Amino acid sequence: MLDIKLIRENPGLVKTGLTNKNDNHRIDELLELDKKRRELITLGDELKNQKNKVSEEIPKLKKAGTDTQPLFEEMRQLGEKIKKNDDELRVIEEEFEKILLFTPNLPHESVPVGKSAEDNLEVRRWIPEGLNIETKKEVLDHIQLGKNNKILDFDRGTKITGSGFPLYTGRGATLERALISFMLDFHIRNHGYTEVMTPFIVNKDSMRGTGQLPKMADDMYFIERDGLYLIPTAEVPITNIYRNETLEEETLPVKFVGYSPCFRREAGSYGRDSKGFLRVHQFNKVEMVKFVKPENSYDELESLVANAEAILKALNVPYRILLLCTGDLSFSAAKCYDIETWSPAEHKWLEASSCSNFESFQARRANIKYKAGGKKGEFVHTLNGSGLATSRLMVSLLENNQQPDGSIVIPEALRPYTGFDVIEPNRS
RNA sequence: GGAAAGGUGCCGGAGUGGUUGAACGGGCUCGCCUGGAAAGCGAGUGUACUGCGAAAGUGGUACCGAGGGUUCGAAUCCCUCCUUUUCCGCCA
Repeated sequence: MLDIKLIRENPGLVKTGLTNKNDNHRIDELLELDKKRRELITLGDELKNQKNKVSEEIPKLKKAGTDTQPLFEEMRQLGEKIKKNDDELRVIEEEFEKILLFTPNLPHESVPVGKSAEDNLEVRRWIPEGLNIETKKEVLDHIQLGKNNKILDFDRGTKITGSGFPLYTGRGATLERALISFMLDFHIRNHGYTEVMTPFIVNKDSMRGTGQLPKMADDMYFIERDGLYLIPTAEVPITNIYRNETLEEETLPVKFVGYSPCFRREAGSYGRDSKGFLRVHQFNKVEMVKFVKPENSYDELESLVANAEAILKALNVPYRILLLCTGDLSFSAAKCYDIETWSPAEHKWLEASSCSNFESFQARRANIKYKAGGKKGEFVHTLNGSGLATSRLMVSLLENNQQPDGSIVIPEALRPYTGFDVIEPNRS
């Protein structure tokens, strides 16, 4: 949520930022409602003040034996006026609130202005020594590899649930579990994160806190009976750990890492990239979340990206880093780097991580503050990044490590976790 | 799922319709005292919105789990929901 004071004081700046984010903003409408809202608040407060004053007098008058009946009548009328005013205010505030909740975050000044993904900026790439991704090689894709090695069974996943719900079997399931454990341990031991294991189903307040609601409601699985949502990312429960709380300054930065399955309906994208792992409704992800002081948040974003990169280097997976342009930024983000891993079979880059700084956008929605000594509380800045999503990572991992004989070599770093160093066809 | 009892400020804990933003105690902050400290004494100690002000500040409104209602007036009465504890049932 944007600060209404900022919008009031710099409407031009806000509008430009939103336009760059491809948002059809309603700032003028919002400001008008804000004005009306404040008028009604002032009027209502005056009426209530009058009411309180008289209420205070009544017991005194009663004691003095004065007849208070005429006052009661007057007060009843005043009460009706107040009610009418409050009703009017409620309508205005609901609309005001709604527009504000649908208004995305502003892009940071360091974000390149652009319309779409094509305007994203590649800031660096890392290719393992000896690997050449330019020349197209004849390789099997992850679906074929999964089948041949009996480690991925998309057909049966579809039977069990529906398309986009993968089934891992044998060494495939073990590899998936190993990846998750490896990544968690890596961040805990090398990057100073504290592990959390959260609920995977959350309430509306949590979804609103991180910005999924109200705008992205259609993209989420909703349990009608309980009014609860399946999480699309661990960002939601982890960030909401501190919803409605004030942290002590010296505890910052707080760095959490947690595993969760992620559930996404992917409404409106049927048929696009639908093959195998490229776009699924359920996948696994290790997520990093930070709560930091505002003045540090952009340094923290850089280190967040570096933390995710370290995993890929350790696994010897080729990747590149994109700085998203204003038009491709997500709703809540002020600045975001995507990490894409290389798929030789698709001969293209696949998004495996998104690392974002939300500044105070989520903190304001979720009411997360920090306090220094006796000073007034301020909103923290929140960040999060995948470190990483296993599905797309698995594609790169399998395809890049396949051998001419059809087997797949497990990267050195993962072997303590898998307990085997190769996956071969004809064994389960 | 059934039954009962609770949810008050940083913490403990009063308060069952009328100067209660909230007694009392603890904590914390500042001051006095001291060579220093403890003890003691004095003062202060929430958040949000909104008006005025350049600011310090100051006026108002709201907030005693959340949301409604009754009343001239609600922390106090009524309704709904959430949550905690205990007991019963069920169960990994």
